[in-house]
Amino acid sequence: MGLTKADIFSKEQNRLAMLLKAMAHPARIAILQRIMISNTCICGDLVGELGLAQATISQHLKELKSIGLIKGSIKGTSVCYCIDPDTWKVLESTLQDFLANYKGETICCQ
Amino acid sequence: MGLTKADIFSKEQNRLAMLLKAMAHPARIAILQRIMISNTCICGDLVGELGLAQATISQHLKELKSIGLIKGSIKGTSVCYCIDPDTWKVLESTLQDFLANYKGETICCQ
DNA sequence: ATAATCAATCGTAATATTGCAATATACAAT
DNA sequence: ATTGTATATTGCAATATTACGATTGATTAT
Repeated sequence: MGLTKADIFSKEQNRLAMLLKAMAHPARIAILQRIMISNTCICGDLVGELGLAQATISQHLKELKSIGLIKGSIKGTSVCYCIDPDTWKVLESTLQDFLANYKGETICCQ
Repeated sequence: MGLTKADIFSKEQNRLAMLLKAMAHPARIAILQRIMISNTCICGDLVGELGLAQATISQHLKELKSIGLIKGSIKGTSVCYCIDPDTWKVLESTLQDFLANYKGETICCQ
C-alpha cells in the first residue's frame, strides 16, 4: 500500500521513525554534516558542493526544515540554514534512549 | 526519479543513510525495541503483538536482516531473531561520530 | 503419510520518494 | 523599470516502499 499504519504505534515510535527518515538519505546526511561542521549557519554554498541540482537540494532542505532538524532565516540576498537546537536535543536523547535498550551480546541465535 | 545518486556521496554517508533508512519505520523501531528489551532472541511472537499481517512483519524482518541489524536462526519450529552485535556497534559509533559534529547552539539564524 | 504450524515468498495495489527542468518568487544593484 | 542572483515551487517520470492475501516451503506432531 505504501501507507504506514502510524496509528498502531506509539507517538514516540512514530516520532523517532520520522526523524530517522528525514536523515536517511546521503544528501541530507551531507547537508547536516556541512551545517554542523561549519558551526554557523550556512548560506547557499550547498548548491555546487554536492553534485545535485538546485531544485533537488532545495527539496532536501525543505524536508529537513519541515521535520524541524534545521531552521532557515533570510540573510540579505540568500537564505541561511542552521541546526535547530531544540529538535536536535530531542533527536539525541530519543536516539540515546532507543540505543540504551541494547544490553549487549546474548548467548542465543548462534 | 526515485533513484538515489549514491555515487556522489562518500561510503560512510551512504552507509549511515542506509542504516537509518532501515530503522526509519515505526514497525521496525518496534521490532528492534522488542528484541532489545527481551534481551534474548525473540521467536515468532512478533506477529499478533504488532497489529500487522504476518507477511508484512516478515518483510520488515527481512529488511532489518539484509542490512545486518538483526540476524536469525532456526530454533525448532520457529525462527529466532536477535540484534547483530557487530552491525550494532558500527551503528552506535557511526551515529556518535555523526552527532558529535554538532558543536552546540550558534549565534546565527536568529 | 497426513495434518498442523510457522515463516518466507510472490503478486499486486496504493502510495511515497527522488531527481530535475522549467518556472516563479524575492530581493539587490544598476 | 530592468537585470542579475538566489532560492522555492510545480509538474512530471522513474523508481521505491508499505501492506496484505494467497501460496509455498519447512518442520513437528499425530
